[in-house]
Formats: sequence, structure tokens, C-alpha cells
Amino acid sequence: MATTAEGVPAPSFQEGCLVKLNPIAVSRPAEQLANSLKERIVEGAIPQGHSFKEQELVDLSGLSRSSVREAMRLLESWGLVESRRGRNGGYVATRGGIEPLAASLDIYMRSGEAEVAELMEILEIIEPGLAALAARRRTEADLAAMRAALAELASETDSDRFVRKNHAWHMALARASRNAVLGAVHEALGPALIDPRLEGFADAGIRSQVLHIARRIIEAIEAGDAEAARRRMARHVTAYRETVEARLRG
Amino acid sequence: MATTAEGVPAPSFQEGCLVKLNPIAVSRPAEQLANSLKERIVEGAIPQGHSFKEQELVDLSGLSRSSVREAMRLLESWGLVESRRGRNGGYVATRGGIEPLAASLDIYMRSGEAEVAELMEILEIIEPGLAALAARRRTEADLAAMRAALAELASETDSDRFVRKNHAWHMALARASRNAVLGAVHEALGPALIDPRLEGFADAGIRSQVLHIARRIIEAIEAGDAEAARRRMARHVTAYRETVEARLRG
DNA sequence: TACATTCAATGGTATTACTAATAAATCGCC
DNA sequence: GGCGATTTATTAGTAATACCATTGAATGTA
Repeated sequence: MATTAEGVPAPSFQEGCLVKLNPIAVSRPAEQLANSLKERIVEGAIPQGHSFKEQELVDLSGLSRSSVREAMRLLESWGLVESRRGRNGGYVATRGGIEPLAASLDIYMRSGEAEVAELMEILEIIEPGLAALAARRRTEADLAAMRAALAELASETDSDRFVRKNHAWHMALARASRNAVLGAVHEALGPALIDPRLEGFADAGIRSQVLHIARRIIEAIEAGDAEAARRRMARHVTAYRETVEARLRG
Repeated sequence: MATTAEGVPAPSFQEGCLVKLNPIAVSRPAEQLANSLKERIVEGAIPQGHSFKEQELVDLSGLSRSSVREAMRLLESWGLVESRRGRNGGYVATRGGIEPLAASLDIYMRSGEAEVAELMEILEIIEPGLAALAARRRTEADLAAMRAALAELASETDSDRFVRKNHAWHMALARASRNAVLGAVHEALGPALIDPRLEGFADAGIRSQVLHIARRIIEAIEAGDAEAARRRMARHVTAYRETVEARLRG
């Protein structure tokens, strides 16, 4: 992104515009600096591992140390820099990992923005896809992890813990899919699905059903049969949704 | 989520864990305050619209104004408070909207963390689901928006703009699905899918194919035929992925 | 009453001082 | 010369303070 001498991001996509008005004057120095640096890090103009000094940024931007620090805290919360104290310290540009995304998902879902019904829809859409991907890509380690999670699940008789361990096994499957974004979405669904109204939900009948289909899904994944894995998971999740809906209505 | 007396989030899903160590002591006052308030806002203990004064938080927390402000900036970046200046100003607790999630997705995807192949996988998994949901829930306004987007698409002959308008029509469909999370994921995919290697990709043949299948999908959505919409979209996205893959290889 | 002015409350920014952590540089001992 | 302990320099973290900018209520005036 183009920037002015002050390091403030210039408005983009307005080159041909004669009267350029910024309807909402952005007015916040820290935010402008943060966005400017964000763009450069994201598009690679600032390489991974590059280190800034706070003072350096103060001099370059003309802002106060407070504002520069504010900008850096934003970048930090976006996972784009890490701060290091002491001699040879500074802010190191780093690859934005999956954590900030997972945190945002977590907040969004737990804020009650998303209803349980919406979350179930997401499960119903992505889990069959994840199962299919897992069938194509699973390693022996993935299989071992899934089997271990399944064994944990099989030995659980408490409803509440069963629900958590069920989620753990689904997470093992998601990891085997090697799709980080969908994996993060799936992971963030977990806490949000623990609805207080579902207390004591997983009775013996439900537990045995879940265990049975889980075994069949793992078999398909082990065999590398993507379509079978997808189909079985789809049936599983749909059945789960219907049971949950009945429970929430009842 | 459970919190300690200090408001620091307790590690979740570690119930069975005997030795729970927090490897990195959280040590940061601002972060602790931010997390504490985050939990309370997310779980509703602090209701929407509740207003804090900066000074109030300074007194309650015993931290300096700088640290309190730092915490509030974090909450702001999470979309959980909005700051208002002037008399009767303060920080107002607000529902965390979809924007921070969309921003995180945007950063994650544009950081090169996600390969184009991974993004195509996501499309292939969620778009058929979105189409099915849209078929069940579309309003007349949704249909009008999709038709308008389609008309825009039909009149476009430039490859680059065609790709953008194609994404716009898919967005209209995603909005009709009324699933905000998947909609946000889909929206964030857009910029990341504009790969420089796909310059001039949408030639006349591809454009006419895309238009044809788009019309058929809209027909299915209009008819409320979820399965047809899903099927047609699945075929469409798979075909699109294969074309893109061929192009990227060639 | 209606409008303009003043004033008070509050977040935004800047400056300064000090603290804490870290790694390089130095010293002392063998 | 080399190695460990100590010192020192550099840097981010925290705090305190002053002032600016914005907002809306309170006040004054026609």
C-alpha cells in the first residue's frame, strides 16, 4: 500500500478520483500506522523476522511513543509481530498464525451472535468435507490419534465428559484433514456447542450410536475411501442435529 | 468459560490433566484486564450497552491509565467495546459483530498461510452447503440481489472484472444463506483467490460456462430446491477448481 | 421558546521518568 | 587463553502527568 512520508497509509483505489473525500476522517494515528505495517507484512514487503525498534518507528512516523506502542499492540493482537524486550529487542515481524483467527471465532460464537442452530449448520456442512479430506491425507500418526481419541470416548460413561471427548475425536479428524482454516472453524465450534440445555444429553443409547458410527468413519478414513467417509459423516451429523433439535424443543 | 479470581481464563478441556502448568506466565496487566472483561462481556455478565469510564477502570483495577487504555484497545479490536469521547462518553460494551472475524480471516489468508489449493478446498466444501441453505431461506430481496449480480456478470467482458463480479454474485448467494460465519469465511476467501497467475483467466468460453451454471443455480434457489442447488453448485465449484488447477500447473 | 455561548466531563495524544528484562561487554580468576 | 561472574547498555513495559479535542449538558440572551 502506498504511504505518505509520515508512514500513514494513503487511501487506495482512488487514483483516478478528482474529489477525494474521506467521509470518515480516520483520525487515529495508531490505527493508520498499524494498518500500514499490516499491509506491508501481509504482502511480504516486510519479511518474516524483520525487527523494528520502537524508537525507530517513533522517528519515522513522527508519532509519540504511546501511539506507536498502541499500533504495535494492534499488530500483536493480529499475530503479525512479537515483541521482545532487552538488548537487541524490538518487534519481530512474524507469520500470522491461526491463533488470532481462532480467537475471533471463539468470541463471535460465544457472544451469542451465533445460535446453536447456525453452529449445527456449519458442522453439517464442513464435517463431511473434513472427513473426505482426512480419508485422502491421513497419516499413520493421524490414524493413531483418532483411534486413541475413540478409545477415550468408548471408556467414558459421563454425559458431559463424553460430549467433550466426542469433540476431541472430531478435532483429531479435523487435524488429519490438513485444512487449517476449516480446522480452526471446527475447533471454535466446540465450546459454543456446550449448551447448558444439553446437560446429561448423551445417554447410553446415544453414546453407543455415536461410537458405532465413529468406528465406521475411521474405517473409511483408514481405507482412504473419501466418499464413504463423507457419506457416513454426513449421516452422523444430520442425525446428531436432529437429536439435538428434538432435545432443545422438548 | 471458567475464570480464576483474577479473571484470567482457566485452561479449558484440561479436566483430566493432573499437572496443569501455564508455561508462559501471563504477567501482562493489560492483557489480564482485557481477558477478564472479554469473558464477562462474552458470557453476558456485562450486558450490551453497559458503559465504562476509563477512570472507573483505573480505580477498580489499580492499573495505570496507559494499561487500562491498552486493555480497552484490545477489547475494541475484538469488537467488544466502542469508545465514545466527550461528556457522557466512555467505553460501551457491544456485541462482537462479524467484522473482527472477517479481518482475522483476511489477514490469515493473505499472509500466504493458506495456499490457493486450501482455499479452493474450502470453497468446494462450503459453497454447495450455502447454496442449499439459500434455497431454503432466500427472500424476494435475496433473489433480486442475486439476479442483479448475475446481470452485472453477464455484461462483463474483462477477465479481471469478471472474476470480481463473479465473487460478488457468490457473495449475494452467501448472504441469502443467512449463515453469518460461513458467509464471513466465504467473503474473506475473495481477495485471496485473486492470484496473479490467474491474470486473464476468464476467457469467453469460461465466462459463458459460468453464466450458464449460475443461472441454473439461481433457478434452483428460486424454486426452493435445496438439493438441486447443492448439486449444481458442487459441480460448478469442482469444475472451477479443476480449471484453476490446470491453469496453475500449465 | 429558540438559539448561541459557556462549561464540564471524558477519551486522545504527547512527554517524561522509571522499571525490568535481556544480551553484549567487561572483569577476574584460573 | 579461556571460562564464569559481573557490569553495562539497550530495549520494551508501566506509570504519572499535562494538555488537546470532542461531546453534550448547563447557562445565558433575544
